[in-house]
Amino acid sequence: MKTVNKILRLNIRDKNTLLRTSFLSQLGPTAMASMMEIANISNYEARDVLFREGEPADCFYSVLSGYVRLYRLNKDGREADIRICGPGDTFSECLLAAGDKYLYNAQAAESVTLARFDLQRVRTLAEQEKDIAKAIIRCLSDHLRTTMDCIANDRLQTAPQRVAHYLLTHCQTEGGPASIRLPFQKSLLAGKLGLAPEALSRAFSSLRRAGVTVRGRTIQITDVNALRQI
Amino acid sequence: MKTVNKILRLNIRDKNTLLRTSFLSQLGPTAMASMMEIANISNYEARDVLFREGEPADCFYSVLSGYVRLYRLNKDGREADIRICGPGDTFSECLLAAGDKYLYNAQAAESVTLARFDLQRVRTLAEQEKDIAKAIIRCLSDHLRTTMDCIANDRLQTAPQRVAHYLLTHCQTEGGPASIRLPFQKSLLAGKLGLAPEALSRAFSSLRRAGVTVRGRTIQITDVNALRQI
DNA sequence: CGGCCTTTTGAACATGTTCAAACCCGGTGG
DNA sequence: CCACCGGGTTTGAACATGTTCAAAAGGCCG
Repeated sequence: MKTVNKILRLNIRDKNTLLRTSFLSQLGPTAMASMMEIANISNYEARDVLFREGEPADCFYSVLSGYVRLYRLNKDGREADIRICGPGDTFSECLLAAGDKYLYNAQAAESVTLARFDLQRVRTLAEQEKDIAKAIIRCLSDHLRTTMDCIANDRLQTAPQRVAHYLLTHCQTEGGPASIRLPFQKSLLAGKLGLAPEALSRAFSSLRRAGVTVRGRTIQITDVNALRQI
Repeated sequence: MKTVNKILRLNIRDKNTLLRTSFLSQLGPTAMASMMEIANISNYEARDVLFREGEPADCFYSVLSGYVRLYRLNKDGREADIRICGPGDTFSECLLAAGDKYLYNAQAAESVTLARFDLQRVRTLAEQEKDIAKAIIRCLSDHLRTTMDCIANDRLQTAPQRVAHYLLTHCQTEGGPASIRLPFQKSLLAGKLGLAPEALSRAFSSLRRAGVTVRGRTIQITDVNALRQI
């Protein structure tokens, strides 16, 4: 079986996940096939560094499973997360337009499976397939939006508000009670929200009065509408 | 002459400025002509609001002269700048991929001249002219980079460091002494850096020991290399 | 049950915000 | 040319918010 996987370079599960990726899901059948063709699957263990800021860049990535942390360092060595990428997310796609060096560090937050796409080959494909250029535009656009949202949130919201906002955008319920299971460690959520882990913890405890109960990764919300008032 | 301008919809100066815009400068001659064709020039006075978050969106913009402030409000009415756009900058271009509502408020920080492009017409053009799709990708990409840089800077740097960084990226000198003239009010710079005006002021005064002298909009730097150490 | 990593809590500290008052620069009009 | 105004800027003091470091507690997996 290993041989077959190697020849196809994708197993069935990876292939299906890849189809649902924010990038590939937008493509028509031929463009999709071309992209599948050049996809390389790779696995990393928790804490593995995928690449570092400034290293020569040859690929962009889509996450199939697990979470990846994109971060920068200041000159004292302190780290700050720029983005947390989960299943379906694409990163480093902004190198498609120009640039041959990675713009940040990337580290597996847990064990992850990724699809890698050679930048040069995708650039060529984008010339041929209008679909692919469109998908790139769409992807960059979505990414830009969320990044601008992030700046606005960082600058406008306090820690409890950011946490409340996160919870509200991650529970499907419209009103009334809800329950959420965090898909990753709290320390990762803290980084995503631009907080130290201690600050996240304190934010959670300050939300207790708003009906938020935390037990491990499980979070109970008494009343979603009440949380909106924060 | 006014009649001629109206027919052309662009005067010579506007046209030349437009040519140098981050967006149009990348285009080949035919694509450039198509974009020129659909450009609409408009002027705004200081503090005029161009549009508000959530309003129906029909255009994206390029700044020809002056500065535009893009910002969000929190529910208490406090404002936070997301981006400051100057001559050559393009904004709201992320609506090209999808979306029919503006994502933030836009206000003229001083008297400005803008080129407006109808989203729907540009979408159509992008289908036909590969150049335009490429320019969109390039533009989104650059924009995404600077936005991610902004997050990293917000999260990693203190106020004096942000100011030092701004100064260093805006003086052409490699080392030794330099002089900079701010292109806009300090309060605008404060917003751009994610600070209250008072915090900017204090940051400047804390940089005095690093050889930074401020007089009105003019800033003298004794030694650029020394500033890099901050 | 035990051990380890994650999370929480506490206390001291650093950094920015807010509000109010003083100041300064740039333009206006005498 | 100079005095004067007025918005933008600076300064001060009190405050709010997060960070940092250290130690205790908790949850998860064998």
